[in-house]
This record gives sequence, C-alpha cells and structure tokens, in this order.
Amino acid sequence: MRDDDLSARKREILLNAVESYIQSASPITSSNVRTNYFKNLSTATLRNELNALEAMGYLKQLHTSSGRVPTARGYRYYVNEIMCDVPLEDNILTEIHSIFQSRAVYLGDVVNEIADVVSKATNYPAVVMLKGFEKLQIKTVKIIPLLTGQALILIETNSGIINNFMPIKTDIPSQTYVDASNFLTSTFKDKTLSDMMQNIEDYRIQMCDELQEFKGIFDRMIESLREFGESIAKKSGVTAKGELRLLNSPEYHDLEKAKKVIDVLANPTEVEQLFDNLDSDEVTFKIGAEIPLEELQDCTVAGLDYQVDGESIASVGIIGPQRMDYAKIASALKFVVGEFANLKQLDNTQKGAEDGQEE
Amino acid sequence: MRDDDLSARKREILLNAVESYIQSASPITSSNVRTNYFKNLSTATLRNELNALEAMGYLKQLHTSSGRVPTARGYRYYVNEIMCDVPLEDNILTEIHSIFQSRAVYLGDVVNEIADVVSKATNYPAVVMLKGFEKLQIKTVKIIPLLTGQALILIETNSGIINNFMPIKTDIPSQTYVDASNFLTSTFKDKTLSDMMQNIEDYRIQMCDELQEFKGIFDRMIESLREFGESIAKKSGVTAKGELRLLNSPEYHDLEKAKKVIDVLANPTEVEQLFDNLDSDEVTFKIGAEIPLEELQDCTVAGLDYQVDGESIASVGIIGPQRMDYAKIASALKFVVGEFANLKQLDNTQKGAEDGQEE
DNA sequence: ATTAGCAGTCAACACGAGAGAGTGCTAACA
DNA sequence: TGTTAGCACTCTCTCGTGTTGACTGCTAAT
Repeated sequence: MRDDDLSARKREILLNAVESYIQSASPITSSNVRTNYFKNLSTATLRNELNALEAMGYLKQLHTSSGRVPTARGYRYYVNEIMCDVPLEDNILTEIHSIFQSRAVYLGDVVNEIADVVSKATNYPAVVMLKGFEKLQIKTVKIIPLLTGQALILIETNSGIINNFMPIKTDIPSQTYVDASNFLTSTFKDKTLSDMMQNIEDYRIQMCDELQEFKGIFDRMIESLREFGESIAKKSGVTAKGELRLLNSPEYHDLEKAKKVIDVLANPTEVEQLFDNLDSDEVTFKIGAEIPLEELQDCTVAGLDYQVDGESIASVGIIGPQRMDYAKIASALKFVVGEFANLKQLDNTQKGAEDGQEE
Repeated sequence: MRDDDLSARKREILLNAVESYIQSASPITSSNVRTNYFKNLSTATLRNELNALEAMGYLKQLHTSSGRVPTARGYRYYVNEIMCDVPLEDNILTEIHSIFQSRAVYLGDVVNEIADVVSKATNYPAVVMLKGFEKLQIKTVKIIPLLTGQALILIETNSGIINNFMPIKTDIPSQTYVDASNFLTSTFKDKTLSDMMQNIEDYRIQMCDELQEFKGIFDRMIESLREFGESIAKKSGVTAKGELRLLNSPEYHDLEKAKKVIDVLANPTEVEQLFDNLDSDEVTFKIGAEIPLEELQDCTVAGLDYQVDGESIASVGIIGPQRMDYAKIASALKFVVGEFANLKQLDNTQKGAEDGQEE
C-alpha cells in the first residue's frame, strides 16, 4: 500500500485536515474542510477526495455516517511532511533557561526539573532517561564526614554531581578524609565510573600502599564506594513526571485508558523500551503500531536523544494520544536538549560563563 | 441536636453500619444490617432504628427508596467511638522502617520518601509538611568548593541535612573553606537557623575580625548564606505525593471531583490550612464541614503532628473521601510519626544505634 | 472533473414502560 | 411497649423505541 505520491490537492487536504483535527479534536467532515480551506470546491468533491484518502489508509471513519479521523499512517504522513519549528511560549522558555542556569547541580535534581518543565510545556507526561551512568566522567571525589556516623560521598562528573551516604566509624581524624579525597580524586580524575568500579580492587591495594597508616579506614571507604557504584548501576535512570496531565486530553477522560499509560510509565523497563532507538538531531515520533508495546497502540511517543560522541547519554520524551501537537512538541524537546548541550559545552570549557551571551 | 446518648442497640447498629459501608461502599439497608449483624431482628425493626438514626442526623438517604449512607456526623461518631489501632501489613511496616534506617539523610529526600510510603500505605494522596524550618538546630556548617565555580553549603541540623549551592570565585585556596567551615560551625553550633539569619551581620563583623586576611571571601560566603536562608524561608514546606491514588476510590471516578482535590494539593497555602491545628498524640480527622475549605466538603482530611517541646515541627497527613478506613489510616500515620520520633531520639543520644532493638 | 440531489446510516437524545430494591406506615401481636 | 408481617409507594436503573441531525455514498447531470 506504499502510495505516497499524493496529488497536490490530496496532499493539501490531508495536511490541513490533520492539522485541524489536532487542534479541534472533532472529526474531519467534508463541509468542515470546505469552510476552512477549500471554499471553491463543493462538499461532494471533497467527499470524493476524503474517500480516496481513506482508501489509501490515511484516514478512517469511526462509523459509517461520521466524519473521519487520521490513522496512524495519516499522522505519520503529516509528521514527515511538515515538521517545522514553532516558537514556544516565552514563560516556558525562560523557565527552561533558568533551570539550566540554576544552582541545582545535583544530577538527580536537574533531571527532575527537566522532566517537570517538559511536561508543563507539552501538557503531557514527560520522561527523562539517563543511560550510561557508568559512562560519566569523574572530575573529583570527595568524602565528607558527618556527625551521624555517616559520610557523604560526592562525585563531581562532567554531567553533574552524584552523591551517596555511607556509614563510617567515628574515630577517624578529619585530615584522613581530606587525604582520602585527594587520593581518590587524583587517581580517578577523567576516568569513568565504570573504570573506577572495575578496577577498584587494584586501586585499593595501591592506596593502602601509599597511605599505609590508614589502611583499615581506606578499606572501609573503598567498600562503601563499591556499594555506591553498585547502587547506581542498579538504579533505573528513568524519571517520569506529570502523569496527571494525561487526564487533560479528551482521549484519556476514560480512566481505564489513562491508567494503562500511567502504569507503563511507572515501569522503568517498559519505559526504556519506549524510548529506545531515538535520533539525536530530530525528534523521533513513534505512532501507534510503531510503539513496541501492545497496550499503547493508540498513543504517540515522542523522544529525542542527547548524544556525546555518537553515544546516547540521556533521552527526553513525552507520551500522549496520537492526536497531539507534533510541531510544538518537537520544538519543546529540541529546545530542552539544546540547552542541555549548551550546558555541557560551558562545562567543558570550564567557566567560560559570565559573558553576556544573551540571544 | 446534641444527642450522643444513643441506646446500646442504636450504637451497635450505627457503628456496624458505618463500618460495613466503609468496606463495601454500598448503601446501608435494613436487610443488609439484618444479614450481617442482627439476624434475630426483623428488617422492619431495623428500619425503625435506621429511621431514628437518620432523624438524629447520623445517616441520610440519597433518595426516598434507597439505602442510607453515613453523614459527616455519622462518621464523626464512628471515629470518636472506635478508634482502635489495626495492624499494618508487614511489607509496609518494613518499608517505613527501612526509610528511617536508610542512608538518605537529606531532609528533602526523607520527606519525599515519607510522603510516598504514607500514600502507598493508605492508598490516598499523602502530605508531609515541614513547619519551622527556621527552628532547626544547627550542628555543623560546611562549605565545600566545587569545580564549576560553585560551592556546596551543607548544614547538618538535628533533623537532617539541608543543602544549597552558591556561586563563588575560583581563586580561593581550599584551606580557606576549611577555616570558614570551622568558624561557622563553632559560631552557630546549637543555634537555630533563624538565630543565624537574624544575627548574620554581627557574625560577619566578628568573622572578619578574627580572620582578617580572608575578609572579601567571607563577605561573599555570608552573603550566600543569607540568600540560602531566605530561599529556605520562602520555600514551602509542603510535599504532596500519590495524587493519582485518589482515582482508585469510586468516589473520585468523576474526574472533575478528583481534580478539585488535586488542585488544592498543588497549592501550598491551601494545604497549610488543611493541616493546621493538628494533635500530636492522636490523629486528627476533619470530616466534611470541619474542613476549612469550601470545595472539600465531601472529603476527610487526616493528619498528625510531630511535635518537640510542644512545638509543631512536621505534619503528616492524607486526604480522601469521607468513606475511608479511619482505623487503618490512623494506625499508619501514628506509626510513621512514631518512627520519626524514634529517629530523633537516636539522633540526640548520638549514635546509640547498632543495638538490636527489634520489636 | 465537478456538482447537486437524494437515499442511507448511525450516534445522540428523549421518552416511557417495567423490574427491582428499599422504604414508610399501619395494624396485629407478645 | 417493642416487634413484626404486610402492603403500598418511591425512585433508580435498564431496555427498547422513536426522532433528529449530521454525514456519507452514489448517481446522474453539467
């Protein structure tokens, strides 16, 4: 049924019809199309055209005497044809901006805020996925003793700070933590987390050689670092926010349908399947049957990868009904990922900020 | 209409009827009561009794020929009469336990996790409110320089760690941060956050006297500390979780009704009104008209304060329909707040842990 | 190729009848 | 006086019917 060479008029009709349906949520009818776009044609003619478009699989009727709605194929055609950027609202722009400018630099906080703002901008549930935690590049390692018999492990990476708490013995002099932090930092600087974890046994030996007198203490620290690494590896990198926004779409006024989607979002493994194989330069839309999950056949999933050196580091995406504002969503995702990329750049050139690079 | 001296039989009927309605969600009928509790009485007799209870305002009919449902007053009577503890499910117990035992000691993380687990245990949206941030007692202050031109401010308090990031100049030797941290810690130890903020100007002068050579640096730090204090004071202490669980109750299958409640939960000012004036030893239920918000007249709000020296530090609560499992909810809230109190105790006696005080 | 005209289809809404569940009331009974 | 059987009554819920209105598909004329 590959038949993408539509006549110019069919193309026009289809694109306008889909556009109009996305905005209004009311089925496409011949008189509808006429009053909006083709005042010089009769409804009968348009009916013929719509009929043809239906035969080609771009539209479908819900029942005999109803208007038509786009099929997944119709949406796909629309998306392929008119992916133009639309400007986002100013307040959303500034909000996204301020997140990336803000002082919340814990990786987890940033992820949460991004997911929040994407959901807000699109009005659909949003997902941020961090892949390759273990690919993060270590910049510094700090171990900070606390009063409560715990220490805070703080690892600065090229993408933000990650942290964990570990139990410690309380009779260790504070200088030891400074020594340990310095040793760990110089040892692991520019290595990845997975490097660190894989070779941690070797390092432990080296460390104990160099700082013989604190052997027992460092043993304990390394042990905790290992636990930390394992807990990070186990941790799912999936963050979903704004599930409730699904209920704003008329398509999901039916609670049962909404719950199906929300349940999927609560399941990291399934979410990973959804946002697998994304592009990094253009937003990937998976429409209907293109989604690898049986229960989401009436949804569209939109996602964009953030890649460094061709390697996917993070994915940002949303999920909603097939009838969604594709252009706006693509713009929002691209803008967010773009800001992310900018941030990285700043981060690498280390403190090139403070210049007035307003746009 | 104060008429709380019900006959023993009316009392029995009312309590059982309310109990049964809470469990089944289907209206109380005479035959219903008969088959469940009073097999030796006829339905006619029970009808008379139900009629009387209705006249007294404990029950009401939805329409002439329907069964009865409890009024707010009926629930109130039920709550006052039979507040017994019910055991929580084991997995919930252990989950709560593990949160408090866990190593996540950032105050914000703990609050999030508590709200999550309370919502999970009760199956209703849960709220945790921190009041009197400024009453927190400082134990240590640490300023930790980071690579990105920021420093992490870490304040250990008697209730957990709070943290913030501040921009710094990059040319400060690391020893300065150690000196500053030590100075701040010794100066503010056992003072409250509000003490610190109120007197920060004086301390700034003192600090600059004592460590003259770092004047400019400390000025900057104090400035950031002040910003930090202000941002904390502004920050609402309200955390709500599990809003979606509202949709599990048949009462809120109507999206519009559910949204009303969810909107309130998104508004910290209104939430503060809801959970105002709670008890600290017994769970406070606000039923129907007892709730100080017009739009929540068909809800019940349950809450419990955590107090130290008669001063409310935190509140934990849930919101749901009037038909809720009061006993179970009271038990859950009490258990969580109890764990909170235990934690404080441990914290105060500084490292009295590690003993096998299982129950 | 386009169009007017017309018959056909189907959702949505309103109306009415019937069933069923539950009540209130009355009169009889212990 | 408390309890009960019996009966009429009320109201929701469901189902079937009929009507309306919005669209469509098709045909024949332009």
